[in-house]
Amino acid sequence: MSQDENAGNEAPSNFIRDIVRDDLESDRVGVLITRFPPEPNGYLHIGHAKSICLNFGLAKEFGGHCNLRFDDTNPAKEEQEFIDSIQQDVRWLGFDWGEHLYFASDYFEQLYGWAEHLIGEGLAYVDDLSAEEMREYRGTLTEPGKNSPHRDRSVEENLELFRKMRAGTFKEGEKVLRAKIDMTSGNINLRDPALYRIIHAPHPRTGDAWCIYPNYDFAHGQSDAIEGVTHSVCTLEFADHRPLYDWFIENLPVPAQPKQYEFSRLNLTHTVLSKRALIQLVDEGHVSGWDDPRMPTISGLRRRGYPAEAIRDFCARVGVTKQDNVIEMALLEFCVRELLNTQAPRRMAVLNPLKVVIENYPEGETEELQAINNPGDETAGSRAVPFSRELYIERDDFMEDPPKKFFRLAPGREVRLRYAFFITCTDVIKDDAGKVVELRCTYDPETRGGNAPDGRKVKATIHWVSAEHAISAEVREYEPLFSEEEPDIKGSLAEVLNPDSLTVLTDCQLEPSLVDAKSGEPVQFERLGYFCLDRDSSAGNHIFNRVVALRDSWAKIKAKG
RNA sequence: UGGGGCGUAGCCAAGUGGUAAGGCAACGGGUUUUGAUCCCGUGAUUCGCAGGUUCGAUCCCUGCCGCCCCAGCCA
Repeated sequence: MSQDENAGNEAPSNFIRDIVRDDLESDRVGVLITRFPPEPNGYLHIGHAKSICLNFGLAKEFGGHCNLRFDDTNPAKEEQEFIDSIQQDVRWLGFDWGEHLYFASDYFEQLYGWAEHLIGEGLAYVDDLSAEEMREYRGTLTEPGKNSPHRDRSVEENLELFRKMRAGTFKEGEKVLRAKIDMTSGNINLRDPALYRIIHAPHPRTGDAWCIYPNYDFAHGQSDAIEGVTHSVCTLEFADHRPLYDWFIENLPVPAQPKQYEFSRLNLTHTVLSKRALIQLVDEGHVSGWDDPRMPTISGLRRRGYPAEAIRDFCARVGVTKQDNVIEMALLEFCVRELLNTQAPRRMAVLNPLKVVIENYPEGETEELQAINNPGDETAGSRAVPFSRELYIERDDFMEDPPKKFFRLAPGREVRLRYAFFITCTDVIKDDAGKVVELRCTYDPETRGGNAPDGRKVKATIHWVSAEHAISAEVREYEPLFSEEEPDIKGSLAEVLNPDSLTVLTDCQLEPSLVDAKSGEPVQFERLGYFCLDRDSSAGNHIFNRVVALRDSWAKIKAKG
């Protein structure tokens, strides 16, 4: 492989990578340790993929390692199903955390000890204020908050109350442990943030061992420190939390001093990436589940047929900055096409069949023609495709009264059947309603393989399948879930969803070699797009997902009129 | 009106004192047994705006404008 070929696989640089390199070169950091810290309350999506690629990518590039750590501090929302799916998705994306699988819940005892330490230092207190009262005391964006009446309890009293919280003496919401920082801070996160709350719910991993749980701010940075994370990379909305992150690191006897860095999260046109909206799509039944092929989840993209490599390439191309961004879906689709063009074997499939009878072809006869598996890859070889008197072609490849720029089949016109023969349309058969139901054609036996000995040319090559040999299948075509580039999901989803995001075609005719199709191995249906066997398939019932359509310049010409 | 972050082409994104990389999209043209792929070509007198410093500013200074995030006992 040449250096040029290699170069394309390297992620471009970015400001976080620069920081890491500087820290390593200056010896401020010995070994790079990053982490990907999902909360197991949903499935991973393409936005997480960006973070995964960044964190695992940095670790790999600089010879460090990346931890997979579940931020499982809220048993009210978290489930084992998500813990499992997240691991599967990260692995599928091509990353390996090795021995470094961690859970914030593994640190609960240590975290609890540090909470007592803070109390002992006079830096935390138990508050009796209700959630509503706390909100009132907190002030607003422009007005400072005021101290809770319980802010100055003694260390002894706080310790006793906190221990009772742990012991289960109180009901949910009755007490909360707060940091004692500054109720007048311009940064609302510093206005005595809650550290521990009471939740009487079983935890997926710790069961009923605890009824108080640390919140994100009290768990995250300390977990980083415990694991020796050197660069804690998160998204922009946590920048306001950094002073708090640092405050805990400074005021607790933690074993390391991790640093937090923020980058802007990924946004994609024609879809949503907020966990809330994704959950809503699933719960309200707008999609079939988390892995519906229209979903921007990793599991949805995987089922759709998007290769992990294409997703990684996409993440490398979008860059890492602090600018708000909305990436066009076209870029993701480009990455998929670019990869699949080199990898996907070509096959012929007719999605909207129109019957063609070759009148001068002997009845009952069959012959095999050689079709190339990938014109861009000689090593992909070729395969035999059966040909006979009755065929199916794509309905769109015939027009009875074609416009000037339409090159495909029309009455009296000759076109090439890919890898087969030239045929000429001699007659059009319609039903009572006037719909074309069959074409009568003649073929030129001299053009076997697709070339005319006399050198005559045709302006179009169309795909086909032999009616007798074809296997029928269902094909699901997908369009964006949302009609608008940036859907407004404040209101009801139903109003902004694309009603045509799924089209099911039930009478598709595929060339026989497709009986061996496997899910996870996309093929190109020539002239149409890339398709992948869906897991809903069973023996004798083939169901294909359209991964992405081929670029279609004819559609553009047609649209222009 | 508080705090934080950000403004370079339709969408991303380099460059950060020496005269605007690259990718996607779009649009032309060539090749083609996929109207695919591939190849070639076309974009910013200008870097949110206005001043200032400088021989010279996207880059430094000042002011202004715009967008995003924060008032969960969510993460």
